[in-house]
Amino acid sequence: MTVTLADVAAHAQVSPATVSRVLNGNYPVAAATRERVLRAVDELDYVVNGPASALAAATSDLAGILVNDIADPFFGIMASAIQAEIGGSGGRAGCERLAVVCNTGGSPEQELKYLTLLQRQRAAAVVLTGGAVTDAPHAAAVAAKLRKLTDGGTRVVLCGRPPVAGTGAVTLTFDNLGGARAVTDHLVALGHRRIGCIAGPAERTTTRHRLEGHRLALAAAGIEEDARWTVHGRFDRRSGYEGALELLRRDPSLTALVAANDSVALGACAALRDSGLRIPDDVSVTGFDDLPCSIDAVPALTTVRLPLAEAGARAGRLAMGREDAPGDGTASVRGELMVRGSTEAPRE
Amino acid sequence: MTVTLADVAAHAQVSPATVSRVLNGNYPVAAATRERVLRAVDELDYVVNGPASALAAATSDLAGILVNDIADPFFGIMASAIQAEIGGSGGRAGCERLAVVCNTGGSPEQELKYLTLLQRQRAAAVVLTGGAVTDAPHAAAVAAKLRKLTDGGTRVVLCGRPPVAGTGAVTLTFDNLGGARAVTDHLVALGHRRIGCIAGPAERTTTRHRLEGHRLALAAAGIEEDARWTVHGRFDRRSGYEGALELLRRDPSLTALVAANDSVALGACAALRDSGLRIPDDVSVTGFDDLPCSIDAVPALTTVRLPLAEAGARAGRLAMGREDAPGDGTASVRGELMVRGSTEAPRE
DNA sequence: CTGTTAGCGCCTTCAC
DNA sequence: GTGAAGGCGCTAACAG
Repeated sequence: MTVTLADVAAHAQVSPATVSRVLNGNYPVAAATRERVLRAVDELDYVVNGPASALAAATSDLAGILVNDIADPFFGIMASAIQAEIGGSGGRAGCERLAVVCNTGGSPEQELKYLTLLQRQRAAAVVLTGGAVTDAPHAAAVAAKLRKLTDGGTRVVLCGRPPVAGTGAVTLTFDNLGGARAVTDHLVALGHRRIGCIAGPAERTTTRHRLEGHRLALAAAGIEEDARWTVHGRFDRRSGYEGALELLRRDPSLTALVAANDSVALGACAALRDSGLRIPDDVSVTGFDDLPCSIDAVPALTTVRLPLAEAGARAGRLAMGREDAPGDGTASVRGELMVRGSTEAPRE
Repeated sequence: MTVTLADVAAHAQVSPATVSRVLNGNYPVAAATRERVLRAVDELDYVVNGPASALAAATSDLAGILVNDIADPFFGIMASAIQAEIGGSGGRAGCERLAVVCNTGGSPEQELKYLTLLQRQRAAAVVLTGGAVTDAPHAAAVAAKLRKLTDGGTRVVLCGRPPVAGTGAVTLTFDNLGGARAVTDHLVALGHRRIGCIAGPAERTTTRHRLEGHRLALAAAGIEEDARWTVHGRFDRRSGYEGALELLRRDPSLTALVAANDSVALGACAALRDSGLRIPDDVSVTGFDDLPCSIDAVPALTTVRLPLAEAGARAGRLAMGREDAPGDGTASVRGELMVRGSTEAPRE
């Protein structure tokens, strides 16, 4: 039936052990023998049995990347960079890693499920991307699972989420607070005093930190926040549309809208347009992340650029052990304010 | 060290076989025994060794989804739907499949590499999404690989690409030709006669079929195509920007631009705006796919809606054997013309 | 219903 | 530099 290593050995007239050695390249083998084996592999069209070798070697060549929403380019861009770095280790045909992305859909249960599945596969590395859920029991469950993974020899990297103490996970966190602070500082500097905020899901760290940055900026400017000025939603366009409508219903005098991310901001823009309001003349709008679509908005979105691809690449290298972890295991990645056409001083 | 099935058996005072049986649920076990085993699993915090069970059972619970560009929502949406259908088979904790997406970056070599990796893992199913490369040697290599996969018991599904004869792969192809035909028919009906086309990469089936549909529409209208009216690029915004500029340089009298997809169309819109041209007053623009972003364009994009999520879900079910394949193994998925603000009759 | 017995295909000491 | 032998952890017939 299916060709095994023993078949190759017979064909090449060597022992199975020798075939194994040339395939794994971790051992000296005479050049002539190697040639013969390689030829046999080719002729028989042999493909290693992954599970068998993983079992025997107690390690697998699988690496998992967890994302909250694979249809969102925010994650796609990171995942792409991570995968390129992990899978692209141009080596011999036998040495590649299977870098693989798993979509949790933002669900804590799915996240845990995938971590278990990856643990079961004895994955060599796991990268968790994007904001975490702050719900205490779940956070504890994830922390416990991460600890077990690292204990089992799996390298764990957190990319774009806060560090989790005591897990042995290397972390690249995004400076969401600083970025959000910069955005609102910018609006305040333009003269805005009544700023609505369309925040993300209340239970996610990303939302919390961005909201906190926003509030710090308001406080620094001596602006007292009105409870009506904040709504929560998801990280999608629709939430932006509905959020903008709701905020303007609550307080039509708002002169600016700070959105949880670019998709939300685009939704908000659509709502403003549909309400007959002009951007930025009537209302300024800001996004976050600087995804490709933010530049196609009319007017282009003022936002915070997060170096997603760079961060992903670095996370990938960390996961492969090809780059040393920062001293304390955690590094912060800063965003950069991109001022574009969607913000302007409020009218008189 | 790490807990094994034997440990659980000892703890529960049953044989390893029994533990295996309750974990896999494919065999009758007394309720009391099952309880005992489950408790032991819990107390010992046991996690199945995936490679070992895959080896013994000669099947794995891994399913792969290949995409050309994970940062492109076109693939993200499909992958999300596929993964939900494959991974979400809410069963007991032991029965889930690891649905996993692999990003080929559109590279034929990567595609083959991932297929080999998946073959090595003895994947239960593989779904290939998006257009294929028409390059003959590569197409043959992929066909051969697919045949080997199906021979080895892996279920193979093609989603959004043409069928590959003799491989045993079930296919869901997109009616790119029909969709493109409808778009250009629409423009022609509006009165356009000089229509530029920003096509995708020349070597991909998606590009070919869309181009063919476009040309059929032109031919049907008795419009003789000018060779200057077509440029090729990638499926991204930038290609759209540059393509639009190039086409207008070649022939400033064009009154409409047909783009390879929505991203390309958005890029073209940006180029037109930057050139001081109004959409659709000066130039009409059309996209393809109807991604979420297409509705945020100003004006909203006339495009062809492809039911990506539905197609993905169906592909996922086919991959799981939860839905019967169409009679001849191939089904065509049609797109729907969405007429929006970006197209209009040309000015006098 | 449950225990026993063989492997699944490969890696890895150990000898030669 | 190469072969021989044991075992990785689990499943799948068999018996009972």
